[in-house]
Amino acid sequence: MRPQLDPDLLSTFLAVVQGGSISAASRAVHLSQPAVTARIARLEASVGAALLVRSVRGVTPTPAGLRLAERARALERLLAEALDEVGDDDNAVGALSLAASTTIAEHVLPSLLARFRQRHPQASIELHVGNTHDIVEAVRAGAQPLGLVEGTARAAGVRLVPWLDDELVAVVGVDAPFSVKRDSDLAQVPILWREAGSGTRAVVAAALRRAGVRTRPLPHDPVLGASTAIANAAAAGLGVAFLSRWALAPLLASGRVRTLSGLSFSIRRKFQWALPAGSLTGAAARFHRLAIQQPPAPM
Amino acid sequence: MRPQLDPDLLSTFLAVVQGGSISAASRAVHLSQPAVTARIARLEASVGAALLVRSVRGVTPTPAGLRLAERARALERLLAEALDEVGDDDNAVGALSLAASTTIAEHVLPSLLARFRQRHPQASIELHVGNTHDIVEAVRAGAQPLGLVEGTARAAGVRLVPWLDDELVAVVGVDAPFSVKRDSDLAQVPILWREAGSGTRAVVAAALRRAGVRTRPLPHDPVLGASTAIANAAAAGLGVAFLSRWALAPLLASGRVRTLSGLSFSIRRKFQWALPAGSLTGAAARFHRLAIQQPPAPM
DNA sequence: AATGGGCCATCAGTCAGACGGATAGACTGG
DNA sequence: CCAGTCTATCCGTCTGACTGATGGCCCATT
Repeated sequence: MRPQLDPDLLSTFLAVVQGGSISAASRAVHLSQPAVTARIARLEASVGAALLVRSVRGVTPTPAGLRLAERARALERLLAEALDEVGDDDNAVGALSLAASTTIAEHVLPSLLARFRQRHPQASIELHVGNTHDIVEAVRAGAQPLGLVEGTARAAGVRLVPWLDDELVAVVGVDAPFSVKRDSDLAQVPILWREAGSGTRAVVAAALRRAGVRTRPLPHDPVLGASTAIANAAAAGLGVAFLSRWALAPLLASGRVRTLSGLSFSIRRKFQWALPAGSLTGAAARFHRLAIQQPPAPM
Repeated sequence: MRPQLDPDLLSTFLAVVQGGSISAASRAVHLSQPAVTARIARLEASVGAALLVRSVRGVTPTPAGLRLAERARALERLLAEALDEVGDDDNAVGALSLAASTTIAEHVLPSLLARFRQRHPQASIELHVGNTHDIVEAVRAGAQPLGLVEGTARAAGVRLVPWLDDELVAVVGVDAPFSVKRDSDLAQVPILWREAGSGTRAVVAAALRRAGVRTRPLPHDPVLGASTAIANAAAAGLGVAFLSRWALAPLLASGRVRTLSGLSFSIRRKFQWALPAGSLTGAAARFHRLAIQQPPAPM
């Protein structure tokens, strides 16, 4: 039991109010719908009043719910302030070490790391790049305090917490010597694969399989180790690359590649935190909080 | 994991800062010492900074800890305000029903119920008086949403949460025809017992046994059903009564009884909430919160 | 009218993690 | 030097929060 007002419940409630439905909020906060339902129920129990009017087409806040939402916003701001303020002039943050997959390390983290550096100029930053499997393993073993991965590699003692949504977009060089108008055309062109063990590779392979595309025998496809290498290969007309939306903007801006628009399927995935059992500490906790509070946006 | 700042951890932290030691705080907040140690560790992990300087003679807050304590006090106040405010003008609080042991019902609850009535003038109040065992059972069965008991009667699905400290004080009528100067004298005088099933009775019996007092055969002692009846019997010189400190003040003020000072032992116990599994709802939640926020004081 | 789809509630099963009790280790005051 | 006090750690237990599956309800579309 939790007689106090739980900030987690409050922020979930705010997401529900903003989204207008429990289901929408559940997607926004990366929880299952029953979990959000239960959280709202807990919150209502702890304030002792109904907060939402349920209907078949979503929910609307009661007057009490509106008042609470108002307060909750103020409280959230205060909590966040309290959290930053404590220890901010204690610049013994020391060393930040984290592990991330190549796509994330190349295209998502730089702006975040810059913000972190700005806030903690003294801290050293060490970024380990690896594939999903290795990163999860490193977190599990305690070798890394924090990981960021793409795929879904389960491991006991490591929690995967969704963070950002991503989409893999098929691109080819603007003057590639082949055309892809239908899904089935993919069977005729080389696909630029990531290396074995890559989360991206697994996701792409699964999507192609689901779409019924008989991929060419893998040994004949080029296998490249990083998304930038793949992007360059695609630009050079070597084949079709599936690239994160986060890697796309500069490439498209350069005019060297174009996206394929004829495919019937889309490949969605999530960037996820790989968190060790227990709580984060020190610089890793700081960085994690920073990333959650102000998530970067693609483009 | 809980990336947000947890108010439970904050209030525990405040108790530690105020008490000057983890052990003292653990007694104040009714948790074990390892639990408080763990909570502080969790809080430090979530803010990413050391909050306390540990020493063998207690702990002192670090600068960061002092800043956090400052903030925490403000946050606690805001959270409490938000809790009250929501639904306070929604005076459909309806009916408050709760069960309490006789001592609590007679001597602790009245002031609380008055405060509750003041805040929710429309609400009906229903107070069921019973002994510890029956109350716990009623809460377990869902017949009562909330119970207040003295003894320790375990039951699956009911959590007992300590609330107030109490002490049972031995009193006799001012002109009782016997004197008790040592523990052993208790064997010579009638003891005014509560009924079987009473939490108080169990506690007194256990204390006397521990003190090595051979109590007289129970059938010869008067057995009275409520603390007021016992108090009146003691005042009339019928025997020794063990009365809650909460029941003592008006009696002593009346000059009809005096406390026994020659005993070597004291009988401490706690008043505890009997909470059903899950969360409290509605009026019971309101009342519980009110009681925790502003606990009554004896005298 | 019937049907499909979106939304909320409920249920069962799983698993992290919070707590309590016991104990070790560190230091202080008598 | 010993007793007492305080914190940290280990371990077993158990609560309770989440997921996934399912059911019921209502609206929109055909």
